[in-house]
Amino acid sequence: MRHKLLIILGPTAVGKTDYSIREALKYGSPVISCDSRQIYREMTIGTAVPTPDQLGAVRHYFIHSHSVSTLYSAGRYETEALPLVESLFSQGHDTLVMAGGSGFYIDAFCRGLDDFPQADMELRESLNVRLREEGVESLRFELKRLDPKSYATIDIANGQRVLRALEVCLSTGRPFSSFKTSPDRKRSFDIEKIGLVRPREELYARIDRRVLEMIDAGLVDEVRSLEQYRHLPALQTVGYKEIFQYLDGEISLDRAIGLIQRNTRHYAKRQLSYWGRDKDIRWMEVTG
RNA sequence: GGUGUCAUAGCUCAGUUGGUAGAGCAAAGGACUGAAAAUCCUUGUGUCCCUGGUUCGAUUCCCGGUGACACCA
Repeated sequence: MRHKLLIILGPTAVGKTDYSIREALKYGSPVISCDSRQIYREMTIGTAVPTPDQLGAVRHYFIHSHSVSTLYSAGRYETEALPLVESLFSQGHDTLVMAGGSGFYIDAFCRGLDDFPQADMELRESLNVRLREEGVESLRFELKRLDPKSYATIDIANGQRVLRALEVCLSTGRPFSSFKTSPDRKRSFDIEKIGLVRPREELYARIDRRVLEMIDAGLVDEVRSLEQYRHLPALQTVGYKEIFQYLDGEISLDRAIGLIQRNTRHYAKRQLSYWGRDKDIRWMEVTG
């Protein structure tokens, strides 16, 4: 019989951690986390990683496993998580539990990404400078020339997307679109996705409460300790950006808290929107 | 008690020289191939506080009421 990977997903603060630990205990499985921020070992409070008790109850992978100074990505997650899952299955697990809120990472894992060459950080930086100083139009214009197909299909209002496409064109000498073959790679195991949901109001109330708990737990000190990393992508994170603004004296602590709550709500909505088109997800309302 | 100002979207307010109204924020919807907790796009009908009057027509002007605020007693 084929092995089964159970993926527990859902918006932030819906209750994935508790649920996934219960499922993991049921199947004698570890929890393979799929969270683009909990992966960083320097971030704890603001990313709501499982508590020490929870981490002690079940073995977790991809929690605090990498440093914020490594440039992590969905592609890298695919290349690291897939061998791990295959090896765990070969060690005798029938069912494994994966849990997380990073939809793009989950897709990268389930379906695979195309093979793009390694990104050139210097090139990206110089393109970022151009994006800031000259605006998207400049990058867009060049992309239109180098890769009309991408220009016609990607969101050209989105500077980050245009930059990425252009970066691949420039560093490889080939159009970005020529790498996209949508492999939809086959996996050697079955995948079952369970999406946890709650009534919107309840979810938002949980978010608001959790942000206050993070503050009580010392979020401000945690953010202060990460000052040296604040320019890194890992720190472009709800809960950290706003506290940096507070520490800079730009906004009050109350204002920062309010912004974190709002931005987390926006984030939860984006997650729900991302999964909206995934017909493989079985949605389950949780309560309590 | 008196006088004045105000009452418009969930909030803060703008506006209609009388022809039933629009910004910011909040909120909602969406996109997504190595930054994804990132990045980007779209969406504004609401007893214009209530009653009555003037008017072809009142959210707008007038009388009265209610509430809030300010000042005077």
